[in-house]
Amino acid sequence: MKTAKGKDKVKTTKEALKPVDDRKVGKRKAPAEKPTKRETRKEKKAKKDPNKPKRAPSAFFVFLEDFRVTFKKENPNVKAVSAVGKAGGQKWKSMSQAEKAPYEEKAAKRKAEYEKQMDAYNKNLEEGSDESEKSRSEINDEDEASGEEELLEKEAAGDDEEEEEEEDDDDDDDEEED
DNA sequence: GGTGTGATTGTTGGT
DNA sequence: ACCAACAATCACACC
Repeated sequence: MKTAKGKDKVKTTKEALKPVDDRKVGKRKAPAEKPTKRETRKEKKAKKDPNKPKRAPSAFFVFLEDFRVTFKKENPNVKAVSAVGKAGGQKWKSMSQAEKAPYEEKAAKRKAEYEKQMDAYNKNLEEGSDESEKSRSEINDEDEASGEEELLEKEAAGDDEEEEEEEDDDDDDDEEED
């Protein structure tokens, strides 16, 4: 709920917006001409499926979530999302797969949940086709809430010996630079 | 007031 | 098999 907008306000002072040279936020884009190649996929979003689960964040996004905080910490002035995106993307490519591994793992778990939600979503559509969608919806909601498997936290106990020893050898290669 | 947009990459779903 | 759309984010610009 972003209802706490009362305090944020962020000082409408321009200084807050143009902290660095990243203030591209000012110029969104050419007013004319069609937007990006996807012509604002928002159009598709118009479908607004209430039950449609959002796509699971990829490893990059998982990393971004963490990167956002770090980035903002070091660059509290930079509020531009593009700045984080660029920096994040750059660093992402700079990271070795071994470093991305933990993010991918997390993303994999997220994906598992997504798949599960998708299953329920598909089922909903299929069952929803029927006229008993109403009662079905209620039952499904409860079932989904109670049928929450905690297999995802199987190793929440805290296994420390999971080091995978990467690039221990001289062979650090990682990914081809550039 | 509200919503779209900008930028990143990865992933998935649809055709 | 390929392509397109979408996932988060945040403040602003446009309507």
